[in-house]
Amino acid sequence: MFESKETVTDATEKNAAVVNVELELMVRDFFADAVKVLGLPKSVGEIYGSLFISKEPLSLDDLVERLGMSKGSGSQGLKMLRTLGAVSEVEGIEGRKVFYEADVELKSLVGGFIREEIRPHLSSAKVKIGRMEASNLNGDEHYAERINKLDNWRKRSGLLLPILQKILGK
Amino acid sequence: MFESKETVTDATEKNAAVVNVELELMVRDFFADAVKVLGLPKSVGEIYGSLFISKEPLSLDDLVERLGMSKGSGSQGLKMLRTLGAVSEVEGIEGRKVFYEADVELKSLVGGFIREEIRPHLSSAKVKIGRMEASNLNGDEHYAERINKLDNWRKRSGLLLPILQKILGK
DNA sequence: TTATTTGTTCATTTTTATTTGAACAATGTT
DNA sequence: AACATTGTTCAAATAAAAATGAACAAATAA
Repeated sequence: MFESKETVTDATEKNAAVVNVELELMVRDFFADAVKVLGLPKSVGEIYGSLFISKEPLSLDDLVERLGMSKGSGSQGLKMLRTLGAVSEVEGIEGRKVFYEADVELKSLVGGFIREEIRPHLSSAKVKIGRMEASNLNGDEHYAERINKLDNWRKRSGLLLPILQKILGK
Repeated sequence: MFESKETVTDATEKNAAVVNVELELMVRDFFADAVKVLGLPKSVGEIYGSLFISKEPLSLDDLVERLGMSKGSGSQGLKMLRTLGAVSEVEGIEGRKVFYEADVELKSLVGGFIREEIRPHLSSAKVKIGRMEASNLNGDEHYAERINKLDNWRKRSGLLLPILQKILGK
């Protein structure tokens, strides 16, 4: 008996691509889970995972078809990934349809996540801590100590980010 | 006109505690928001925030009353915080009611989070990546390269954790 | 023993987050 | 022009996560 988990999708002379469907599925699901840790929707992980493992750039329509998701979700997911700098448009492909590929450098992924998701939180934390200090007008010691601790956490987190990028970035 | 944002709750001779209600609310809300970044429920943040800023240890009943949440939520929230090592029972208080206080050392908070939330994910990632390698039996180059990249990310994240603890831990 | 206090568990309800799909805009094609 | 293709937006539907509250257990007090 002949067993195969592989399929030839594009079998023109020039451009034969053997696709391991099983593997591509595993990778897609891997990212679907992974992004949830970061607080992003599953669909975003599925899209990124598909692009990460794909041998070719994919269009919105390709993704929507493969993932069986609505065009709306696909469009929104790609938008989020573009904002994070996790995917980019591939230049020079005929027609007006846009094709995407995954940015696979951890450096830029981490950078994008820090810029879009972490920094804004640290900024708003700074403002809020300022208000706490203002509220402790009479300088109660216990409160002052706690607010100060909080502010130290914030400062240290801020210092951490560049280091994080350095370690994770290539 | 007499304006005050403060209230004396415990005005016995020995143990007068002036409580800044406004400030305590700010801190509670601060943590309610903050924990969402970590993927924990708001109620957990409210509980931790209350304990973090409180001048005294609080019991489950205290928390449930202040936060206007159900006993069920309070119990579950405290359980999670105990598991993370973010709160601890205060020894030597009369009666069978248990009182809690916040662990305010960033070091142990980060440690608990890494142990409970990060490490398990990295472990399961390792297993999954192993399966991906197994699926790429015929050694397709493109796939091998991507799987390898993924595994590098995993390894680097593992290396990062102790560094993270060192920087954030006092 | 019976009642009270304290706390947990978990099925149900409520809230929040995500996805869908139809309407729309923009651009290219016939 | 009329039509087809591609993609976005957003109100509504759906799915997922969290909170509730009643039932229960354990421990103490009366």
